[in-house]
Parts: sequence; structure tokens; C-alpha cells
Amino acid sequence: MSKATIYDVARVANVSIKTVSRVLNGEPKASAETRARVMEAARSLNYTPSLSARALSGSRSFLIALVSSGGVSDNAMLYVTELQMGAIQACRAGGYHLLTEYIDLGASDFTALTETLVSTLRVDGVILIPPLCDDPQLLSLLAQRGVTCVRISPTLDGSAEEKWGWGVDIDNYQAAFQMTRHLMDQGHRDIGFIQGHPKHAAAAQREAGYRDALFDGGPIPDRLIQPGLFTFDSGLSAARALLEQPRRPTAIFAANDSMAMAVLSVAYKMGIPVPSALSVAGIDDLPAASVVCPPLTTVRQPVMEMGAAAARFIIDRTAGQVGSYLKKVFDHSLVVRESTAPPT
Amino acid sequence: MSKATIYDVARVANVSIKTVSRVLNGEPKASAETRARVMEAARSLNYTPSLSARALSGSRSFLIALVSSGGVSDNAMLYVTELQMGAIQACRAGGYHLLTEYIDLGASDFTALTETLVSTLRVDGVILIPPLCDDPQLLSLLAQRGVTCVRISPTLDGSAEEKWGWGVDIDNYQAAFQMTRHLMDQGHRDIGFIQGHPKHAAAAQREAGYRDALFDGGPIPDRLIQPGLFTFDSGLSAARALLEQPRRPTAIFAANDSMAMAVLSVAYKMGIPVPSALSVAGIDDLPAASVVCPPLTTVRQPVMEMGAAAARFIIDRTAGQVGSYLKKVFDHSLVVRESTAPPT
DNA sequence: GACACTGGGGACAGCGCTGTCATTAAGCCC
DNA sequence: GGGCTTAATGACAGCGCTGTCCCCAGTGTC
Repeated sequence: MSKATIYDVARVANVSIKTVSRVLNGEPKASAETRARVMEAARSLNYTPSLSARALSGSRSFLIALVSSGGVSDNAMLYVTELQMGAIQACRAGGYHLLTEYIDLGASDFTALTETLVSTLRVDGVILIPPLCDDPQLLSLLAQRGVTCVRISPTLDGSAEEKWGWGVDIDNYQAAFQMTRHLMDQGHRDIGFIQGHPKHAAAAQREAGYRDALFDGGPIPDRLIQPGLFTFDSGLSAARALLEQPRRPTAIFAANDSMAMAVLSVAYKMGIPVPSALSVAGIDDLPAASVVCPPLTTVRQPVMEMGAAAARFIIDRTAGQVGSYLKKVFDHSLVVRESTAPPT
Repeated sequence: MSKATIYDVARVANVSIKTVSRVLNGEPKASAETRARVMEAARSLNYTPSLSARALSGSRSFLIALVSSGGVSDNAMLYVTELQMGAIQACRAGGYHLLTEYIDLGASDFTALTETLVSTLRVDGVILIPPLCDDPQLLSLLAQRGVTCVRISPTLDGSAEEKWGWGVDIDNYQAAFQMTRHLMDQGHRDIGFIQGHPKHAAAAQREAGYRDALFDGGPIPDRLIQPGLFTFDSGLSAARALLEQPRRPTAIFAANDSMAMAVLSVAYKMGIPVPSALSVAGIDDLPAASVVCPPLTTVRQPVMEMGAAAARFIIDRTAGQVGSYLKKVFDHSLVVRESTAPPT
């Protein structure tokens, strides 16, 4: 009862341990009858193979690491949590397990991290979250060691892209383009924009989408565009800069929800009613987005599915499939809630 | 370069592998000189021991599992994320690694989970999050298999408590008591309360704190107390029930922040200004609590530290320390923000 | 009938460590 | 100085699997 090994199963099924191993791993050489006998024995003994033993003797570890960095703060963590949820589910389905590792961005001991991942844990793959997924040093270290990487919302880096692993993302340009058009359709023309973190690829793409959607033949005045860092606090300053202008915009589109919520907060404090005097929109559809007042108009990305796809890619890859897309782009969708309305 | 083993280190240091093992594990028998030589060799080779091999041959796996359940939703996930953050940090410090497992509450295949944890992963300990940490079936399965458990915010179950593992928590009673007194100090007497999930131990304790603080010789009218489930949605209905009363309370204390935010949302929709016409308070200090309008008065618990303590307990325990408190109670603190004010 | 060939299955050697026990050199007591 | 303990180290046998090689029977094939 305490611990069934492959030997026990072999004895009960009256075959060699190698045959048990074959059956359990779905290898071809095994007659249907033998297979059934082994399965039955395994079930009756409540047998589960030891991960350590499999990893030690075989070439797979059944482990995937999700690496997140300290830089990620406040609400953005929800993004990570949701990704993780998806990854865990995909792992369960594939008999894998998810390790979560954490690294301080400051002390960049990427060598130690890599060594841990490769030598100590021998993970079958790594899921990298921004901004880690865009760090050339880390990426090349991992590539050197032959680690399968999946990058979440990575920078498109042309040539190097391929060797640095698969990626999952949404079409950030389109998302921002559509949101801007949504505001324009409501009649807004004076639409402020809060930029994302300059090192994050999605930030630039979202800004481009905004610019292209808004561009009507004339350039966009500088005063409409304020820098941000994807964090709530950075959104606060940007919102103030936008709203304290003599002729303030009728709508503000922030590059993500955290900053959009900051806009809501500043507007509240300044006594500017949303959406009647100011429309506010974001991107991400954080859980909190539907909870704030008024609920935020935003763009939803299928974060959980992206996490699941990331894990699945690693699992399939390790199992043999070689499929090497450059990256998979997921569908997004506009979520119109109450923070946007035609200007009055 | 690709993969240094203990043999390589032994060769370089000119000792046997057993000695390397001893040095690396901090076992006593090893001269200072040998120790230095081995350390140097290990460093120069960039050696990291293989977890699988260690787990297979030794009695420790250096793995801790954090088990969360599907029931956890929306903002509550942040609580889990923060716990996890703390646990990861403690793991890193102790050379451990954190696995995150997930289980659907509906399909209670706890046997499979336990088997995976014990046989497949051979984890050194498990961190259980509510409501999992209060499930007798799971707890007894794990206890049977001799798994070290740490329960987060567990139900105090007297007799059985001890054998079911260590626990970390805050003093929920005191937290609620103090918050209620804070509202009373501001002059509130008509203080509504939204209960937490009936299966969650903390819910009952918080309610008791509220009741005892408010009780002034007369019983508390039923209309002031509404059921909730710790979720935003449940908070919505409770808030409506409270605010649609002919004589509505001047303050509402929700058993957690998610529900307090729901109160904010309902008040906003009903045109009730907070805090001038209604004070709102919660417990947890979710990141979102400081972001909503107005920022929420709440009780902060040191969630990250609690996660770290949980992991540390398992690590120490596995390393030999036997220390068996029943549970560790962490300090909480009142965070007074803008959602509470004297009634007008 | 000899000769591949193939589907089904076993023997066996590790994977890289730790536990146990044995061994050696030193120190110590009377 | 012989027998004792003690500190420091090594030899060796696994831990529970998978990879590789090998064997054996049946089945065509000319």
C-alpha cells in the first residue's frame, strides 16, 4: 500500500518491468492483451511511476518551469497567475508538473538560474514572461543549453527569433487599433494615450495601433501621448499630466488596465465624471477591470489558453513533434463596459 | 561544460564522490581543507547536483507542492499568488523548488492527487490553501502517507489539529474586532456586516469579532448581517440587501476585500457617496484595494511572509527539526484609507 | 527448406546521487 | 606499547526507472 514500484506491477501482471514501462509509456511493442493485463495490475496497485527515477534514467523530466521576475508588480501579477493556471491544466493533462521559479531582475545571476534549470531540475522546457522573455542574455544562455523556451508576448526580433523559442501573443497592434476606433466611433477625436513600458514589445505595438487608428492626415499632438510603465503608479502621473491640461482630452486610452484604473482614480479625485465627461479604456481585462467603478472598457486576451498552449508546446516538443512556428497569435476581443461613452 | 556530475567534481578535487556529497550536504565529517578543495572544484565546474538523483537515492526530494483548488476565483487569486511568492523565496533560500498543483474541487479525486504527491513527486511537504486545508478526507489521506502539511488559515479543529499539520494564520477575530471598533470610534453604530464563506473558518472568526465589538448590551438586529461567500458577486447581492433597506446602515464591514469592493460598486450605482454617506471596510488588503475609488480601508495580513514561513517549516522539518507548534499567528494591521469616515 | 523479416518481449547496464559499512590514520589512556 | 576511541574518508550497493541490445517465434518468399 505504501509504495508500489514498477516491480510490483511487473510481478502482478506477470511480465518484465520493461514491458510495464513500455505499456505505461504507450510504446508500440505490446500486444493488446498484455497491455490490458499491465494496466489492470497498475490500477489495482494504485501505481504511479516515480518522476525522479524516470528523469534520472530517461531523457524527459516531465517538468516545466514558469519563470517570473520580481519586476512584475501589483495587478500585473494576475496576468501571471492566470497564465500559470492554464499551464498547470495543460501539464496535468500531459502528466507533467509545473515548477514556478522566481528571479530578481536586479541581481542578474542568469547563469545560476540556467544551471538550476538545466542541471538540477533538467526541465523539459521553460515558459518566460515579459520582460524576461526579451532578455538576450538569458535567452542565449538557455539556447546554448538546448532548453525549449516559450516566450509570452515576446519582442519580434527578426533573425534571432527562431532560435530563441516559440512565442504566444495576441495581435497588440490590432487590439489597440480597434480600441482606438471604438472611441472614434463614439465621436472622440481628442484621445489621450498612456504608453507602456519602453522595454516591452507589446507597448510599442499598442502605441502604433493607436497612432495609425487616430492618424487622420495630421500628426498627433505630443500633449496627447504620455509615458507610462504599465504600473498603476506610472498611470497616476500620466493621467494627471493628461487631465490637468487646459484643453483636456475627452477620452484616455491606456496601454494596459492597471494604468487605465489609475486614470479612473485620478478622474475621481479631480471630480471628472466617467464616462460622461471622460471615457477611459485599457487592455488586458484584468479581473479587477470589471470590479472598478465604472467597469472598464478593455480588450480581453485569452491568457489562460495562452498559458495552456505554452505548456502544451513544450510537452509535444519533448514527445517528438518538431512543429516550429515562430509564434502563435491568439484572438482578442473588445469588451465594452461602462467607462466609455460618446463625448457630451 | 554541458553537464558536470559529482564524478567530475570528485576527480578535480581529488577525493571520492562520497566526500563531495558530504561537503555539499554540509555533513560534519570533512576537514576544512578538503571542504575548501571540494567547494572550489564545484564552483570551477559550475556544478549543481541533480535533483532527480538526490531524490531517488536519498530521503528528500527538495520539492514542496502548493495545492490550490478551482474554487478560488477572481481577486482571491491574488492572495494565492502572494503566498506563492513568499513560498518561492523561502524555497530558493533553502535549495528547494516549488511545484504548483491544481485540483478541481468538484471532482474530488483526492486519492489520485495524494498518490501523485507521494509516489510520483515524493514531495517533502504540501502547502494547503483554503478551502482545501479544511477538507478532512484530503487531510487524512495525506496524514496516512506521512506527508508534512502546512495549512493556510485553517479551521481550528481541536483534537485532530495536531496530526493534520502545522498552520499559519492571522488572528481573524482580533482583526474584525479592531476594524469594527475603528468604525465605532468614528461614530458609527449602524454597521452592516457581510459574512464570509460558511465553510471557511476565518469567516466565523471574523463575524465573531464583529459581533463582540459591536455588542453593547443589546443584540444585533438580523437585518445588519447578510450572507456572503467571499466572492465579488456574492458581495453584490449582500450589498444590495443592506443598502435597499429603508433605514440603511451608515457603514458596511465586509468579511473580505472582494466583497467590500462589491459594496463600493453597488453604492456607486445607487448614487450613495462613499465615505460621506456610507463607510466601507474590508479585510485582506488585496492590491486592488488601494486602487479602487475611494481606496479601501482594510486589514493587511503579511501574506508573503506567511507563505515563506510555510515553506520554511517544511524545509526545516525535513532537515530534522521537529518543532511542532499547532500554528503560527502573524500580526495584522489596520490600513485606514479613504473609504471610511464619520457619519454625517 | 533456407533466409530474411517482424511483432512481442526479456536481460542488463546504467542515470547521479545517498546510506551503510569498512577502513585508515591519528590521538589517548594506563 | 597495546588496546581504545575518534576523525576523516572510501567502497559499494542500491533508489526505480529507461535505453540498448538481444532473443524467440511466427510468416512469408523464392
